[in-house]
Amino acid sequence: MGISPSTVSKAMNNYPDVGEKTKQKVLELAASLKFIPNSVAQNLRQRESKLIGFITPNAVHYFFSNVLNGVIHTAQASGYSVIVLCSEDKVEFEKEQLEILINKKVDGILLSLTDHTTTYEHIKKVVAGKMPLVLYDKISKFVNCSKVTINDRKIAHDATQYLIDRGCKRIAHIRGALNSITIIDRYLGYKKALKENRIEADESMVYECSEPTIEEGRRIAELMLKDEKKIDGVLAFTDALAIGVILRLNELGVKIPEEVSVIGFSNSIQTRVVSPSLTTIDQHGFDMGKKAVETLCERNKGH
Amino acid sequence: MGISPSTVSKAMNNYPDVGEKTKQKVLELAASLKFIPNSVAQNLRQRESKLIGFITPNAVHYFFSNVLNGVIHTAQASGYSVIVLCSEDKVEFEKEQLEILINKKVDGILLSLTDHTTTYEHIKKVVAGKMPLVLYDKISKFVNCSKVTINDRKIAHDATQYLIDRGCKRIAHIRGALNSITIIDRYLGYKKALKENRIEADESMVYECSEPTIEEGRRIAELMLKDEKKIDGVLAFTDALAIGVILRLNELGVKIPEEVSVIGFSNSIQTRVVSPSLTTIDQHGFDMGKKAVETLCERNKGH
DNA sequence: AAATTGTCCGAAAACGTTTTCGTAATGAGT
DNA sequence: ACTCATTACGAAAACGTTTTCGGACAATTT
Repeated sequence: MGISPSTVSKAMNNYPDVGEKTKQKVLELAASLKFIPNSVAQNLRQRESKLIGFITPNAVHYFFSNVLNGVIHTAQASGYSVIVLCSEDKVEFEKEQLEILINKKVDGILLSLTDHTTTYEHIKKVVAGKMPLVLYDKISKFVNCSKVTINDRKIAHDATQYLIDRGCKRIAHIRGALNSITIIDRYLGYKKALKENRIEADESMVYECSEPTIEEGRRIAELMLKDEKKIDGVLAFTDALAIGVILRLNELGVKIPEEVSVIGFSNSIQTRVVSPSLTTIDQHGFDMGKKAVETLCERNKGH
Repeated sequence: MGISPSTVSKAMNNYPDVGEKTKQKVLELAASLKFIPNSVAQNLRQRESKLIGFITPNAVHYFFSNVLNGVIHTAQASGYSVIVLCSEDKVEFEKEQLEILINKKVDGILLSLTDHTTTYEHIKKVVAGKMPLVLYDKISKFVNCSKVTINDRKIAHDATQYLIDRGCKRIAHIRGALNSITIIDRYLGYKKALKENRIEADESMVYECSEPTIEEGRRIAELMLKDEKKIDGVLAFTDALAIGVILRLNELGVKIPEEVSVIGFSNSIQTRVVSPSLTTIDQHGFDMGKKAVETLCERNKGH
């Protein structure tokens, strides 16, 4: 067409050294021919694929769906596409899929570890290979890379605030023994929200469970009624506890959520549980995905 | 290293015209150097990317999560990776994302239409461009391509069988008026399962609702008790109906699922609802994803 | 011994871009 | 008129493979 491929390329990427008239001509012709550049060739030449790899231990899972949602939205806004893989919580799959992603020349990998990942050689190899890696949710301190995790304190705070906004004044908390950072953080978030709203923290309304099960939830629900604390809101440490509370209160004639609002956590260990009266916080999954992509892109920009 | 790139390529793809000794040498060296072929270059040369595009209207959704799960598992087994995009039920996003996938030179696209997709020009353009396309779940007869949809009859049949396997003998069905193919199919699946298990179909145990809402579920639950049919299982047309039934029965002192088992459909319109006593069928989402990929691969094989 | 066949390997083109570099054409300054 | 700078374009190499084709060498046949 009288114009060389190099000039066309420059016109489409608005290089400085191309005349205004020829640039217009090229763009017009490209539009009229519905020309779409072959991104495979582009990637080969520019040594980047504009692809991000995302590995989750479980694809059918409310929390991870939210993370994925945050990831693909943020990625698309930055011009990236996302390849999704599922390790099914198996270490061999995790290894295999890391290989696949490296082979596909993705620009970065987002990984949530398997529950059974105990050795980290395959992960370290990825990092050593200069592949940008961000661990999210299920992370390990043994791997030297960026990490994104849940902010338990904030989540508990938000959940408590949610109950307060719905009109709850006397909010109980069910937690485990204070021996894990997660339990402590959620407890602190709960207390912080109460304080911010000038609600007196009544320690007798904090119940400690032996394990986070439905049965324990039922047991504690009975305790609550017996204590006659006029509780109108419950923040349970896990969804299972929340379910137990709801079930037992229901059986004992307490209307949910008219008389008592119950909220449980949807953490990464357990699938979200929904009932008409049980709400879980889900914004954090999206935010985590978003944060993970941002972390990756930042690293890539800084070369 | 004394061996030309062409011979190396042939050795790794076991071409017939390469000597046994040299082949071994190449493979050994490749392994020791941890050589990973650049799949971008491979794709450029072979004119295929081994990528499948997957567009869903909603990423956070129990049913679609299951479809996605089926897709990525089946795809990986066939050597494909999956790029996931979410149209958020917006037509503009649908168009934009189809462009992205075509630009990325994916080998095929799986698409579930937006609820607001009324013109099909952008879809037809994809098909006309020789891009393999499979519509799943939300399809349109106006587009000439392969399609994969839910088999409502089978799902209702499986759900009913599930109740029977759990010991239910007197199973009620809640459906809407018989004016949609979906409602009819589910009704027929229910009857077929009863017949197969030699359970007499009692039409007085088939309740018709005015709309598929929680309120209607509550109303019908009361009817069921008043009718004194000794119902021990309920197959509700939608999840909302099932929830209403569960709630009202619970309030009226009926134990779920000890005395009555309730099962609702998780179709693509509504997110799955889980409560300790409500089970939904989820195998079908996975199967649909699997089927969609198989349909795509078949088409690709046949040239 | 010449001709034919078969086996194994390498040279080179190809995939579709981007990017570096050289150079022709134009204009401005002495 | 001559030099110099600037602008605008094209030639060609590069990215890392695959694949076609031809040739070297050895083995078999006439």
